[in-house]
Amino acid sequence: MNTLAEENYLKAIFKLSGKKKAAVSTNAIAEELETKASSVTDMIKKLTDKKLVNYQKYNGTYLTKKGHEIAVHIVRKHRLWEVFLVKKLNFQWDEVHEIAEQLEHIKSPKLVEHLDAFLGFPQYDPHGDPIPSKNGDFPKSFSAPLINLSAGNKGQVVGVSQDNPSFLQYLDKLEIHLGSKIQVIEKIEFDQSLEIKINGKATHISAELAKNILIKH
Amino acid sequence: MNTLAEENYLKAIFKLSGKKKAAVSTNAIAEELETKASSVTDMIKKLTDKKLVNYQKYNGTYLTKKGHEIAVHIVRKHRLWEVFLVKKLNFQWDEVHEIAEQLEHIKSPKLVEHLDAFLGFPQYDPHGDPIPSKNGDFPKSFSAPLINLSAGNKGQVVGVSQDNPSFLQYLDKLEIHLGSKIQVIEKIEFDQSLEIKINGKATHISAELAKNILIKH
DNA sequence: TAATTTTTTTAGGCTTACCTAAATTTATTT
DNA sequence: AAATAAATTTAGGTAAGCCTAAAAAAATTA
Repeated sequence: MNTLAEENYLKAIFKLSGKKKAAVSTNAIAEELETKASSVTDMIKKLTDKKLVNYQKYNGTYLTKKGHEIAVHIVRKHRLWEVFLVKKLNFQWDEVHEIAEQLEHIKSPKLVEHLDAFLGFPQYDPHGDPIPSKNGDFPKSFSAPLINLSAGNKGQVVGVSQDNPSFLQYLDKLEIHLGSKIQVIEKIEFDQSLEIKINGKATHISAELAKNILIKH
Repeated sequence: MNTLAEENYLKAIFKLSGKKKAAVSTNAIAEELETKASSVTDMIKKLTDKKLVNYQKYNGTYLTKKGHEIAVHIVRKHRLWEVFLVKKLNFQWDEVHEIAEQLEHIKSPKLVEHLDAFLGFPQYDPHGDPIPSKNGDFPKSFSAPLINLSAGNKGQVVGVSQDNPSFLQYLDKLEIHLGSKIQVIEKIEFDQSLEIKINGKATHISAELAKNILIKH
């Protein structure tokens, strides 16, 4: 069994290495976990001994098959709990991340499966992120950042690529939710910002925001 | 904020000191937490510094008001999660204790209140134990161990005073559940064991078992 | 390529929460 | 009351997971 700290390292490496399973730098892990590089080196050695990561001095870290499985399972738990909090306990989508950070470490395979069934086997969490199955498979999702949409085109919001409260609250203020339909009216060349139409209203949003909104295509 | 270890100590002291808030011995705490007396002395000193317990060398430990509040709140969370697991996720009553031991440490006041509402503000957990309110008040329950019932009298099971799986599974086997009606046919003087009638069938149970079944009166 | 900067690792320490073994206090027997 | 036993505390040590400061390696710049 793994400690809480170990699980958080695996999750961070998973998040940073992306789909390509690229090696992740010590500093990147340290920044993600808000800790020091020296602490990361310590822990990486421990994870290497446990065969959860591959690591060579000065050459970064990536997950082994076993480490990857554990990380995906934690992501699964995190996202299922988020669905529970929003759908069953009526939390807002910007309130659930921190609580799910705690709940994701609860150890009981049976609990996860019962929860999944109770929720009706959801495929996406409240932020539109895909929920891996028990076997670790992610549902396929075809989405792209809003910033990539050309002027004149329409799309439907299927996800967001951040979950910090200020971002999510700003979306709420703009009335942008999962499922919202957005049309790009104009792209401002100067700063890549967008003039969009949402719920019939024209609004202006920054490139930074548009990068973090995912559109079905 | 308190660590997991601290919370478990407070809970153990709460459990051991009973309603009278009696002082608890170092050894009793060690046994409850399956640790060594010297470790207990260490931790008790830390809890004393934090004003969560009162402690004098060689004279036992009892909770302060603050410590008592925290302990009751953990019990509240434990029991609400047990209700959730049984009522919503279809767990059996003998499966939920260990999972609730983990869930009770999740820190989010809002989560507890939403969960309570979602469950319909239950007053008792699946073992018949009272769930304290947000303010720490326990619902009054008038119950006594089955062993105290005299021959000929009837009662209804409203709780059990243990939650270990072998005990609960034995009850299941005997078809004794919350709400079951039991009549005491005969008390065997020799070993205090009981001849009882449950669901129309006569059964013999030990004094040890009868001590741990709570009857409404 | 040499010098400088950045990244990473090593060395040595700290706190938490445990442990064992020994010392001390309290309780129980004789 | 003295001797013994039991309970408790103290002393010193360990592992996990973090830290700072210094050393070493790699990357960048001049």
